[in-house]
Amino acid sequence: MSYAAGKPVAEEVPVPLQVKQLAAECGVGLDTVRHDARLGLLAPERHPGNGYKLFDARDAERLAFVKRASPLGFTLAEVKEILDRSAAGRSPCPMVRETFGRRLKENRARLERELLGQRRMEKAFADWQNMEDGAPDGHSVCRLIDSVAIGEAAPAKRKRR
Amino acid sequence: MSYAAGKPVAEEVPVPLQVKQLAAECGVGLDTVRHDARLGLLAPERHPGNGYKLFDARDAERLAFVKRASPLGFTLAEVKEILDRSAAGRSPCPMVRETFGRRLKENRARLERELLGQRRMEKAFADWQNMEDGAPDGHSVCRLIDSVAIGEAAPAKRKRR
DNA sequence: TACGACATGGGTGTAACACACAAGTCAAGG
DNA sequence: CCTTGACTTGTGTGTTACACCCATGTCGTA
Repeated sequence: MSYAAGKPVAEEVPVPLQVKQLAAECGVGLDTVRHDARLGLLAPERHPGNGYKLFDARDAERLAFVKRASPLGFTLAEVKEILDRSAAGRSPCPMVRETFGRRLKENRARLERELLGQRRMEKAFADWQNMEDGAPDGHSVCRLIDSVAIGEAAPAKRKRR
Repeated sequence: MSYAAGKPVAEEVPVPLQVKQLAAECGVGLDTVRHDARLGLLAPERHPGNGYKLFDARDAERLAFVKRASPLGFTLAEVKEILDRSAAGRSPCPMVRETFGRRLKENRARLERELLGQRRMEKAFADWQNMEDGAPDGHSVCRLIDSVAIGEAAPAKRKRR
């Protein structure tokens, strides 16, 4: 608990990680690590002799952040921007705030749309358990498909996007 | 309102749609229509003379279904399977039921994960409005990023996927 | 007949990897 | 010392669901 436990925390040598180790650490594939490195999201040192990538704890943090941000609709390019600015010390936060806010909004909208669709499909699926399989009658593609179609506002004419 | 309004609904000639019209009808891009047609999701007739694709109302239904299914995690290949089987009249429903059920489950799990992440990000974003921008101190990438990281179980060692 | 607006196929680009390649590097064992 | 196996390197292709651009061909109207 106290920092007086053993020796004066003798210079915590930061053992560098290789690709496979970092990947394992963060629960991602090898290619993901290499890919992120290629895009500059990770900028590992290089072993002078053999050119091997040498990652440190900060790379692990960065990768972890990427892993959280990317399924939320942030592109790797955006994440790179964020991380780069912050690493450069040029107060990244205003920019980050902006991007973050925008993306969060978009993403919430997307999630809500998808959730709506999901619920509709689930309902149709449940209702559908009560129908016999019934050979399609040539008009309806399949009763399930029909039942999914029901419950939507008449498509009429949508525009854009 | 009544079907006795005008004439006896004289043989509703099914005017075929061209690419652009179908696209407009369903609110998608031209390339989407062409793409789906190439993959066999849509199998339009062809004008004998000029080879133009001629879509009908059933193509429109199919496309509409694709549009509902694909954002829910169904691949176009799966949707094609479903539609093809159903069109072939070989009671598609057992297979559809199976695929549908599986995909719905997977998709619900995904949506829930994403929603969790979304909420975490939103919370962090809200909290973060109260922090000053503060130049990063070299350790933390950015306070926001830190705050997003907080609230997660210690990463320790995850495996797989 | 010439025009613009449509169509055709084909090709390339995108995101975020996954998979496969030949080749180099390293620690351990016979 | 040399081979073996597990690692690394870069490069290259495949994937999904399109978007964009291209040269060409066709259609209806002025």
